[in-house]
Amino acid sequence: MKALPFAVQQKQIIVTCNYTARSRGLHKLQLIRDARRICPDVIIELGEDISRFRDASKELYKFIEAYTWNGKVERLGFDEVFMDVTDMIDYNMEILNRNALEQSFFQISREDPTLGFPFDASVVAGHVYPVDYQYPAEDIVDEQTLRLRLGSHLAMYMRHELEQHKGYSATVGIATNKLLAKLVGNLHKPKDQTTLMPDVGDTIDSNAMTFIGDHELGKIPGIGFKLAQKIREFVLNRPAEIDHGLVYGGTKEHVTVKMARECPEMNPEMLEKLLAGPGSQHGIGQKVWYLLHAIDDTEVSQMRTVPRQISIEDSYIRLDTLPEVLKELDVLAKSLLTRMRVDLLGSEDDIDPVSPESEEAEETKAATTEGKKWLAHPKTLRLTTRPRQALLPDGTRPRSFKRISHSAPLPNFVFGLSESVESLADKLVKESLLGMFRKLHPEKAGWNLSLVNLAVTNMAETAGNSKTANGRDIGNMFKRQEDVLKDFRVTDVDEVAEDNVWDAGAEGTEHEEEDKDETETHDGWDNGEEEEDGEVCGDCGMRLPSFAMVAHRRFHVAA
DNA sequence: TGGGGTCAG
DNA sequence: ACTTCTGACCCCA
Repeated sequence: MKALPFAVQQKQIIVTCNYTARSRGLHKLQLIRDARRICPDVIIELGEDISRFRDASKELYKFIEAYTWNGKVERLGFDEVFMDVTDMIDYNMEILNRNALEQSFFQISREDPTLGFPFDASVVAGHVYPVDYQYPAEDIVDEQTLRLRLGSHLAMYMRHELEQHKGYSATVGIATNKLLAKLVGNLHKPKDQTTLMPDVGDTIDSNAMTFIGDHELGKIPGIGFKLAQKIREFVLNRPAEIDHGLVYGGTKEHVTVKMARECPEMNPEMLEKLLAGPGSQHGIGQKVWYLLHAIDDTEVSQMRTVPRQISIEDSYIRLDTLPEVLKELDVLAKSLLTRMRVDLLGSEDDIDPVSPESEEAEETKAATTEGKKWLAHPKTLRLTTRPRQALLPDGTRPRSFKRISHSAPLPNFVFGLSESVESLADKLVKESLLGMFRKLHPEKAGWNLSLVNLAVTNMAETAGNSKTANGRDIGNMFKRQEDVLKDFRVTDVDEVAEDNVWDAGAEGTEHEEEDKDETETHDGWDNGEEEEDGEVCGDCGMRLPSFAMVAHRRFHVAA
C-alpha cells in the first residue's frame, strides 16, 4: 500500500500525499489536473471529511501526554507535537552512573523506578547532526552531550512504543529548543530521528549556527512568506521574484540564513524597521534576528483540555442567493455543533475524577452525550466569508483571498443536550447567523461568496477543569522548577508519518484528551476560572460568583 | 470586544 | 476551471 503513490483531494487540489507520491513529484496544494498529468497512476481519495485525521491526531496527542511530567506538550497542526522533556532529563541525569554508562536505565516515571527502559548512555540513539560528529575519546563527557544522548534514547523508546501500541511511525528531532528540534527533525524523514549535538572542542561556529545557516529563509519556522520576501529583498538589494508556477508561497530566490546574517547592515534594529507593519508583532526584528542565530527561547506550551476555537468552513464555486446561503449556514452550523459536542464535552470524571475508568467504559460514554458536561463554553460566534473579487474591466479576476468577519455572542441554548443538533442548528441560523450575515453583507444581493466559515471562540473553561490527565495541577506544580531549569531544555518534536495516519485511521473513536492550564502572557482574563469573574456552571453554562456555585449545583441535583 | 493580519500543517 | 480546512497568536481601535 505504502509503495503506491497516494494523495488526498479536497475540491480541486491535492491537500496532502504520501512519501511515494512526493518522490514522483507530487506536492501539497497541487491541482488535481497537474497531479494526474505528472503521476497518472496516483490513487486519489476524497478527503473532505477529516474526522478520521482528527481522531488520529487526538490519539497521537493522548499518547504523548501520557509520558509528560511537566505537561509541556504542544500541538502543531494535526500531526506534530513539541514536548519539553527537560525535567525527565534532569532526573535521569541525577540517577545516571557515570562509571557505567553502557548499562543505564531510563526512568519514565518518578513514582515507579521499575518503569522505563535500559539503554547505552555512552552513545546517541539514531542519527546525529553533524553527520561526521564524533565525541572525542575523553574520560569525562560534558553534561550537555550526555543530556542530548538521554533525550535521543527517550525519543527512540517513545517512537518504538508508538509503533507497537498505535501502529504509527514517527519522525523526531531532538535539540535544545523548539526551532532546532523542528528543523533537525527534517533531516531523516519519514521514520527516523536526529539529534543536534553540541559543539565539541574549539569550533568557530556553533553546530547550531552552521546548521541553521544553510537553510533558506522561508524554511525557518516563524519566517513565513511575507517576512521572507522582505528579508530576501533586503539581502539581494532588489525585488525578490515570485514563482507564479507554484500554487502559493513560492519564491524564485534562494537566500540562506547565512547570507542574511552576513549582510553588513544586519542587526535587530534594521530588521525591526524592515519587517514592522500591519500583522507583524512588535519586536519582530529582535525575534527574527534570534531565529537567524539559532536562538529560540519560546516555551513549549502547556497541554490544553480544550481548543481555543473550533471552526468549520467550506468553499464554493458559486454561492450568491440567500436561500443557498441559509442552506449552507445550516449545514455548517450542524457540523459546528457536533464538533462542539465532540471536543468540548467531557465525562464528569474529566472534571472531578473519582475513580479511574477502563478505556472501554470511557469509549462507550464517548459516543453519547449522557452524563457529559461542557468542559468549556465558547462565548463568541463568528461568521467569516470570502467574497469573490469583481471582474476587472479587462475580464480578469484579481486574485484576493481576503476574508471578512462578524462576531456576536453565542446564544446559551446551543449548550442544551436534550435537543438534537439539527434543531439547535436551525435555531442558531434563524436567531443569530442570519442577522450576522446581513451585517456582513448589507447589500440585498450581488455578493458572490467563495467561502463561508463558522467558528466559536473565547472559551470560558468550566470550574474545576484545571487538572491534567494524572489528576494533578501540573501547571502550578512545576512553575518553580521551570525557573531553575530554563537553561537545560531538551525539546523533542514528533511527527507521525503521514502514511501511517491513514493506515490506522480506522482505529476506535477516542473521546476526550489533553489538559489544561496556561500561564501564558495573556492579559490575564481567560486563565481565571475561580477569579472575581466567577465560575461557569458545567450543566447550564451560567456564569455566577464562586460563592454561589455550591448552591447553584445543588439546584441541578434537585432538579 | 471586534476585525484583521501572519504563520503553521 | 478558482489556494483546503483548520488552528494559534498578534496588533489595533
